[in-house]
Amino acid sequence: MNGTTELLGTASFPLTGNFLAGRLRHNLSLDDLQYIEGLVESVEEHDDGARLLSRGIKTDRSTILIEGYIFRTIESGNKRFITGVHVPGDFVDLHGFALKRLDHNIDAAGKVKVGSVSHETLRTVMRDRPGVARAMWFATLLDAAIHRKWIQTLEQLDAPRRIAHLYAELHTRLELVGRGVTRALRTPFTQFDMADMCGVSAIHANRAVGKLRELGIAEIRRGDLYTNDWAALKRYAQFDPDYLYGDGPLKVKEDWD
Amino acid sequence: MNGTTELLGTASFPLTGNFLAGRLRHNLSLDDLQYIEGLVESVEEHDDGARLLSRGIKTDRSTILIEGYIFRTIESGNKRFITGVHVPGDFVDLHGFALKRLDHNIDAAGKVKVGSVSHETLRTVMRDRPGVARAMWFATLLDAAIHRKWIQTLEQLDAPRRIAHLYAELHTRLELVGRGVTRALRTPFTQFDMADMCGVSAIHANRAVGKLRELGIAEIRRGDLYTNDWAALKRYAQFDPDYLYGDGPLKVKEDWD
DNA sequence: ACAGAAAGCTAACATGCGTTAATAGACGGT
DNA sequence: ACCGTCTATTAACGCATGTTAGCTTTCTGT
Repeated sequence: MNGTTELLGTASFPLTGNFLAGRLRHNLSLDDLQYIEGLVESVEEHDDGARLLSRGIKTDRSTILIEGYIFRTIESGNKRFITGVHVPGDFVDLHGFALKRLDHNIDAAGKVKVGSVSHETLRTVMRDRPGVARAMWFATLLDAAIHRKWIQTLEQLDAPRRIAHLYAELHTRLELVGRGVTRALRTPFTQFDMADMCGVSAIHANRAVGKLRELGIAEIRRGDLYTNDWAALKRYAQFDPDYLYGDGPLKVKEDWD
Repeated sequence: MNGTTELLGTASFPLTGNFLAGRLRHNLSLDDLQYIEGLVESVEEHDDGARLLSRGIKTDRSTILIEGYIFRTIESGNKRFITGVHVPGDFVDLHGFALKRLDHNIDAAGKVKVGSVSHETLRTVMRDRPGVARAMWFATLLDAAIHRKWIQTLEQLDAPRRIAHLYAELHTRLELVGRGVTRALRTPFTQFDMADMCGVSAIHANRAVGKLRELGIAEIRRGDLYTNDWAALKRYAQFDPDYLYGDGPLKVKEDWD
């Protein structure tokens, strides 16, 4: 899908295929990637809605998402707020290693497969593999950059554009980890999930999905998005992939207004 | 103001007083703090609105805020979006060290005094002072936690509560770095700034400020907030300081709904 | 003290979004 | 195939917020 992931094209990993082509691919050698692969101590599967980690609980291991999607959620007054979503290859609670406890929950969105690495192991990595340590720091900084973009999206876009932006982001993130899709981007998201990610009511999320359909931008059915013009969708959502730190320099001028 | 910052109570630092009691205080010895203090290679002052760092530009140094406030901004279509604000003691672009270039701008909000540390120096720190390196990672993770809270705030609260939450957060963050205030929290923010931080129009920010005044929650005049009941303000804003990782365990149950 | 500029304030109207309610469709288990 | 449950959809109404316009107050420099 891109130059970096092709590195792993013919390598065969014992546990999980090429999921490590993901977030940590930056600045790492194949040797480093294989090293990380070896850190994964166990692989588990969880059902839709499973809470992998609860707010405030101390944990001694971190989780890599191998298959499926994961939400970061905050509960407040019987309502759920989703502050982030993860795709395969993401270290979903690497920050738990440094923070000890999280201020939010980690929930499975649909069925997921995850690997876990003990913090004890991570401490060894920090000491012995500065390149890997730096890549892990980078991964958490990328999370922060995505958070900032979500803040901007909430401040700037109306509901239909927020939903389009969400799928545009997922489309690009999946591409960056070698899981690009063409016409259909399949997710287990309900319209309730989209609403909680976009900060609107479920009814309004439904209106927004209807508007995307009406405009011919995209057809979203039970979380699966179908389009034959991703460029048009991304333009509509004012999507600019710079914040994902893919490759190449950032554009200084915006492409649209 | 709290036990950690009292550590520095009688120590006198050559450059800047006790600003290092700030974000990096966690898990650092006085010796470590003095070491970091020594890293600061130059101190500069900037006027209101000065752009300290531009999106997309490579930089070879990072900036610590010593006095004043700083915004992270994104410009899109003649509009400005503020995705974060910093208080003294914050390493405002530490992530530039690992990311090389930022996806947003760093702008002075009012007059500021900043110190800078070269990335070359930071590389030495990463190699020789693992405790300090980890504290720096922690600092960027705290930024991400604050971003998540802003996402939640945008998703959950109406305009008056968002503004109240903003000041509640600043009140607590200033307290955590030994700069707590009692009745008046002074900032250089205009209502345009508040609007850009809260994702509302300037006119609506004005309405929101009026509502806080009308409700007796707070009086905001030219950025300065006056109240004699911070607890009431924080309750109104549904403010829960857990996400700032001050001290003690996170509360698992929310206090309000 | 003065003038210009920046910031704050208010009103009127349009629109996005929340809420409630009610229905239809899709899925999973038996 | 059936049924219950979860999900999607639509309509009606009210509130929060955006927009435009105009005015007032406060700051700043001379």
